[in-house]
Amino acid sequence: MVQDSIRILQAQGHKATRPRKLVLEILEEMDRPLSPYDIQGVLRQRGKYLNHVTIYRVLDILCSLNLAHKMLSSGGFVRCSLDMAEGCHRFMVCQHCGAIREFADKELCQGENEFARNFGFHAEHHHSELAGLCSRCYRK
Amino acid sequence: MVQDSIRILQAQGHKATRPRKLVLEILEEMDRPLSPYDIQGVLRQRGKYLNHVTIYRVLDILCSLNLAHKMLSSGGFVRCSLDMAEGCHRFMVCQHCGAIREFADKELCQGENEFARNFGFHAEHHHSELAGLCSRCYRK
DNA sequence: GAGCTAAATGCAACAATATTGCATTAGCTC
DNA sequence: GAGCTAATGCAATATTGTTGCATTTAGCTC
Ligand SMILES: [Mn+2]
Ligand SMILES: [Mn+2]
Ligand SMILES: [Zn+2]
Ligand SMILES: [Zn+2]
Repeated sequence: MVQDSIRILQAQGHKATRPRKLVLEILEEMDRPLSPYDIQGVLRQRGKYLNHVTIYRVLDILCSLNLAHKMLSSGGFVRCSLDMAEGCHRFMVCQHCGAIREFADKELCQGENEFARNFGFHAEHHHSELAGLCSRCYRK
Repeated sequence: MVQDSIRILQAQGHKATRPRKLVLEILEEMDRPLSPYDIQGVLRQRGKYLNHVTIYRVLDILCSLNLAHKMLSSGGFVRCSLDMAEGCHRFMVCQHCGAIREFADKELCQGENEFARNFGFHAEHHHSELAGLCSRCYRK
């Protein structure tokens, strides 16, 4: 829910502004990776306006609080669908329909961390995207 | 070695051209993620010139053959330091010095695949980047 | 080595994405 | 509601990525 995210924003000392609510609404509603300009376009269609710089800045904050994530393969942004503090968040990306599914698994993180440790590398967080086919697209 | 990559290119029906050799040389030598424009800049310093479109096209081919990879977090390109067909390639990225270390682990891939399968998702390949500190930077 | 041809390059123009500084506006606290 | 500070909008600019087309060149044939 957008309201929850807004509360988290405020708890961190950020203001509950119109642009922030609008961006959160769009991300929640569209449910696929959107670029800042995509978001601006959707809003424009609805007769609302936000400067793209503002959208970038909103997304920066949302990502810093893990309320949204930047998909690295596409550059688009999605709303986080998991609880914060569930460890690092991973994504399944359907190559056919573009659908995103977020998941988390502590064992995977642990496995990666251990592997890295053997190289003397101390991992702080992970970003992982699986490309493939979602169940619906696979059936074809 | 650059020569090895060139041979692979030719085996796939691509020509061994000057731009391709130059890009491979720079990637090998610099050993950190470089954007196409970075590569152009390094070459320019050495009195050589490549159009940026050419560099993009060379990198496209190298990536399609897994001779290079695009780092998703930074957008830069690195030369692949592993054998092809060793499974999917993962990266440790030092947040302090920017160093990249590539690795592969079949068990991690398998773990991710199984996890995804439980959601009905059929993964084809993975892209994974671990952010943290390399051994050298960690010691400080 | 000269000639041929498909592949690759360079160029120009453009599109998309991202950042900065500064004047103005609007949440929030009191 | 007034005041203060964070946030927004705007303008300008930087960076990154793409397309179509004319020209060049690598690799092949002779
Ligand atoms: Mn998340
Ligand atoms: Mn590799
Ligand atoms: Zn799908
Ligand atoms: Zn380091």
